Amino acid sequence: MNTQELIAKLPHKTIERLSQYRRALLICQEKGKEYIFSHEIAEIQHITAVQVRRDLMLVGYSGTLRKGYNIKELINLISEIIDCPRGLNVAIIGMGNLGRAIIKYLNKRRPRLTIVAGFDIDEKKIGKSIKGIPCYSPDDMKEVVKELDISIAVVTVPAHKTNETAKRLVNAGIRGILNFTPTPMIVPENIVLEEYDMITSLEKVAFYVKQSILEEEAEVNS
Amino acid sequence: MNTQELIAKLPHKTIERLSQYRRALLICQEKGKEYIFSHEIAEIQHITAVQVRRDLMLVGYSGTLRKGYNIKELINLISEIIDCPRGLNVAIIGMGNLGRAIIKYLNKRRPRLTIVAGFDIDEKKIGKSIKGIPCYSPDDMKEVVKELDISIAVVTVPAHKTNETAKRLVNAGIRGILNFTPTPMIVPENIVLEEYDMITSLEKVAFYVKQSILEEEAEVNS
DNA sequence: TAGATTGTTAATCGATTAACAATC
DNA sequence: TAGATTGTTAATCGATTAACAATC
Repeated sequence: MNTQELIAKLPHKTIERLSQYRRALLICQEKGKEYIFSHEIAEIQHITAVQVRRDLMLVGYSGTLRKGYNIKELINLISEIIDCPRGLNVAIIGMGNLGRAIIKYLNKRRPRLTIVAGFDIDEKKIGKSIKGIPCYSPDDMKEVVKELDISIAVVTVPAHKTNETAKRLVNAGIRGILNFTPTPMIVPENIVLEEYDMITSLEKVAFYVKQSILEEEAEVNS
Repeated sequence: MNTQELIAKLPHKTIERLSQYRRALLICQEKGKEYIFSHEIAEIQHITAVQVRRDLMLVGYSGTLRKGYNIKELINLISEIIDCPRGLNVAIIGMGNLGRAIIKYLNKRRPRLTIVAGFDIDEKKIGKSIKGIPCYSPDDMKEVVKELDISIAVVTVPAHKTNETAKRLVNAGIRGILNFTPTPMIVPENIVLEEYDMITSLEKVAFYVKQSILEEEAEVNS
């Protein structure tokens, strides 16, 4: 089995964790660390050392007994797996607070993912540069996407505009979408779609907080 | 088995979906719809009808054959499961773009989750009201949390401040944290913690986009 | 009635963890 | 050497899906 076949078979969860490992490793590297043990990575990520080792086994990386994993090598390997060698260009759809937060958040951090354009219906924003990113009208989406070779869109428009935006993006030839709106998107199945829903996350926290309050009350009463 | 025991046993994924079902149902209700079929809910959420029915089975709700589920009843039941009857108060830690986006995003939508305070180290923000939310100094966190009965914190501070913030929050007696920073948090295990990491999500999309590009190229070559 | 739908069990799939051999 | 660590298989756990009975 060649490398690409191996990569194609990686579990979804392993992909997520590889991205997280890399970030942790980059921080360790900055601190001048050269080697890291599986249990150290595990501790940072709140998972078990076995899981780290299993993930690394799946990507075919071997550590050194008693020394652990070479941080630099591992970063390079993960980058080879996750990143596109040429890099990929990203557009932000909706340049409100959230869109701007994402630009700020992301821009220096990921050399292989470059935000090259923003889109907004606000006439005051169109034609200007916001946090260093040129802002275009959604009417020009098809041309801009082609021109700037954009393959990923991060959508932060208001909820009721979600599927109108989806249609435009698909029509413009985008390949992957990260949807921050609370409305689930409808796209053809060849489009990579990730729903990223903060309301659900917050409600989940609220639910478990409620449970912990109830448990506490039950204990007091017993 | 009483209701509370039943609720405590719900799978994590079911909790997430219940939150999503409720949002979809609220929209349907606004449109004047009274009943909904499992396959309709499924379509909105990109899941199967069986899964919807199974989730509803787990929460003990029965629909009507050939009519489907009563939207209003179902919304009420989900709310009973997820929400705290008294509601819960939320604080935003870090009033930058992301913090403000979350305030705007959330504030009217969730009657049982109320953002009552923001915290920021910026002297210019402290003492002012931002998007209707009063902003405090992190130094006053303990008092404010107690005073305003805040049980959940949404953290949007810079990455290197994550664990300093975590310590303050735990010390202030917060019960649940939604962490938007890319650094995994360290908290005692009685604290409800949800990591919400946009870089991982974006890198995941990028990975699968890369895979779809590679597949396409392989097809062309064959 | 036939067809559409709900409700539920059993089977399958995917992810995590336990157990342990290998070895520096 | 003993102990710590990696690497891997098998077992377990949790979530989804297939199959189908019930019924309007």
